[in-house]
Amino acid sequence: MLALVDCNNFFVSCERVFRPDLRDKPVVVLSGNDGCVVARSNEVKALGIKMGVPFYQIKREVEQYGIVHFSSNFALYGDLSSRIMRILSRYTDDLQQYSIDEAFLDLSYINDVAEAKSLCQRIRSEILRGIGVPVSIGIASSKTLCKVASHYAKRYPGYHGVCAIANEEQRTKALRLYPIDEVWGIGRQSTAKLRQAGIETALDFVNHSEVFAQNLLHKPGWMTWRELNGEDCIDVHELPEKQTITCSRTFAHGVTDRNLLEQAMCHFCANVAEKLRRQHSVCRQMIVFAHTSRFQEQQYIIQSTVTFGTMTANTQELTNSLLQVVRAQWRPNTPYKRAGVIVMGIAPEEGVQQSLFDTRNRTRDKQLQQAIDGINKRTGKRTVGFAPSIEQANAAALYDIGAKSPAYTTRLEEVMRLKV
DNA sequence: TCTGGGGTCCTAGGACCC
DNA sequence: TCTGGGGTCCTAGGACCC
Repeated sequence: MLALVDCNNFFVSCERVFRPDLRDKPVVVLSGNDGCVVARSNEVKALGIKMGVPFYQIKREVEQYGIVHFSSNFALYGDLSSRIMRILSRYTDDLQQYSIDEAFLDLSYINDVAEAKSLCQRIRSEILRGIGVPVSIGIASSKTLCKVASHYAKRYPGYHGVCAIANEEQRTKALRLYPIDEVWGIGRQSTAKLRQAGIETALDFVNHSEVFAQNLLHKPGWMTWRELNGEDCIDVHELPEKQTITCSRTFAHGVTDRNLLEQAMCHFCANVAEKLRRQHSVCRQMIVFAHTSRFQEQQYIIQSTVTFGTMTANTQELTNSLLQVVRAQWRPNTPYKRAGVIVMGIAPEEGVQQSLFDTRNRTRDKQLQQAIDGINKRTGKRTVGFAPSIEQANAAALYDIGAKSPAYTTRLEEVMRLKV
């Protein structure tokens, strides 16, 4: 028996924790530069506003219905998420976090469904009381069926947030009412193929043979078919080490100033290097890119993959390579709209093979890096940094973060004040 | 005018090996 | 005219997820 705990409208719910006045109001949370809608309250969903629409396209509805909007505040969402995960870990030995707002719990130590349901009700009210975020829970024998169950838990108040698919009759009924395009793992392309074959619901799909699923959708779709039939075969293993780490941003306006672009990109570099060090890893390669708007016909791209002779997580080394790329490929009067850094070929830092032709003093690099990390840990992020890392004044020039809520739970200066 | 960010897995095809 | 068979590894691109 597995359970999926899924936070309802997560980013919106996080904002509402500190803004209870918005509990019944239509609320959206936006992506970077207030570009797209990335989270919607139920009131907004009811208005037919879709996930991912550009914000400017719904200006009329915003005015008409008084929709409240927030710029995204990942410091807040990340912190509330880890508090929720900490609660969940008390209820199982095997917690598999799947995303910032979802986790699977192995409940195989429980033997009957009624008991599982009442446990999940307890989990739900503990999170609601302790954190303030409403969650829905689906119970079933496979992860995909848990997803289906949590979908019903979310939509029908009668379930009080917990729904189980525990026998054949419940499974058939649940799948009959479930549109194929909403199945976890079935995206746009697969939906088109399945519709072509006359499949409209999840039940239509499982009623076809295993071989059919395998031939039409190959391995991923075949796994989904088995999952819908109750077999737990998709592994959501917790990857302690990421295979790639990205930091990229779209700028509010095209950047033509080389210094400004370099500052922003050095900041990305420092970010990925910090993440690497936090998981005690080093990388073999780094992709550096910057390009003009993808919505313009004329596009210009800076892109290069740097390979390090000796694997590294050193901010200075990454930054030097980045600057070389940008300076070699930068073109004047070109409005760069989006830029980023990706590191790959990630491995544990122990036992790094040093290159025969290495010219750096690795021991000193490491000591310096540790000293800097130590200072920043004590006195705040980026108190000390390398090279042209971005200054506060320039962040305003690059990004639009007008409607961001305070970092209520992670910055002392932004903690909520109460009048006595 | 305005259009996000960060990931994973699978597959086909090329390069290369004996 | 005709040109093997069996592998591995890497990479780019597609599909999907939240």
